Amino acid sequence: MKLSTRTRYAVRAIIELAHNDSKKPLQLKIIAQRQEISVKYLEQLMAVLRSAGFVRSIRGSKGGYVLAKAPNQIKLNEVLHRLEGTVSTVECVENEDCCSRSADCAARYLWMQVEQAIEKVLEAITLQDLVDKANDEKKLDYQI
Amino acid sequence: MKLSTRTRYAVRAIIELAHNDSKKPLQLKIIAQRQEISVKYLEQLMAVLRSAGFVRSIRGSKGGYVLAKAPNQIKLNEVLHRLEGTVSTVECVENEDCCSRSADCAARYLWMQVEQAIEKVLEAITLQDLVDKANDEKKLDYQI
DNA sequence: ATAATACGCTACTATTATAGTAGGAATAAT
DNA sequence: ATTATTCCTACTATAATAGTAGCGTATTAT
Repeated sequence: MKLSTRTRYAVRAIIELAHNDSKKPLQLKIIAQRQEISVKYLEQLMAVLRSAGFVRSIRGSKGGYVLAKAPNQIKLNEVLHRLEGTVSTVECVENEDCCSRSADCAARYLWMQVEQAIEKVLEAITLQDLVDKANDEKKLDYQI
Repeated sequence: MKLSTRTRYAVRAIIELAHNDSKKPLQLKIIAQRQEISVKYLEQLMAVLRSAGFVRSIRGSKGGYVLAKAPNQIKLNEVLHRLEGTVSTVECVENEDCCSRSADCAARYLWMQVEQAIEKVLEAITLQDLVDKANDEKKLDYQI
């Protein structure tokens, strides 16, 4: 039940953007450096985030990316859905028709429970929450 | 965040065994037929379930497989852990060392929330629950 | 005993998905 | 004009997964 590298990278990238509260757009080059991701690969991932409306791009020199909405308006379930196509662990959870066996129904029930749990967690977390969390951690570090 | 076919098949197979309350062992051939899985492939998956102690095999003619414990003693998180190696969605959730970036910490926090939610659900479901669930569904069908 | 049945093991192969690369076009700032 | 950056499309390499194949071993029915 692994998340694809694709998704992990893209989430890290969008978190970088959420951290970048300056008005200036953040460049792929920078994100790629910080996150140790190939710029060219990241390009493709950002295209997904852009077409999904999470980020906005500014082309040309001094261009880059910014969030298209406030961090507290971007729920992680939305992001994950776009990146993964679906958060669904198995097909029949979304597509009821592929189930003609009795044992499957039990299995399907299982996967639905899992999926709902995932969905619930992701729905409750916004980018803002992740930014806050990171800031809290930093504060703790200082105190120690 | 897909489950592997491997895991889906194996779970379906072990559910079949849980349904098979007769004392006679259930043969791979039968499970494979019902679940539309290649016998040879299923063999490999059963080997995992066997070595993990979930099922017991009886060799020879009229042989087959039976659960090694009562269905209510087999939690789905245990099964999944064995099949998937880990239920972990990303590596750094289990292995803290791979995290040297600030945005990562936020990401890691996210993945941990997800993982804990999955774990919690799977821990609360036993094979018996799945059997009961399937029986309930059947009853409903009759009533309609 | 023998044949049939069914699991046990290991190695191989095909397919698919993923990750990553490459090159050039469009756009904006200076 | 030149430079810096995103945008787009196609290609490639790698790895994981799914599935096959064949022979070995244990057990039971007859």
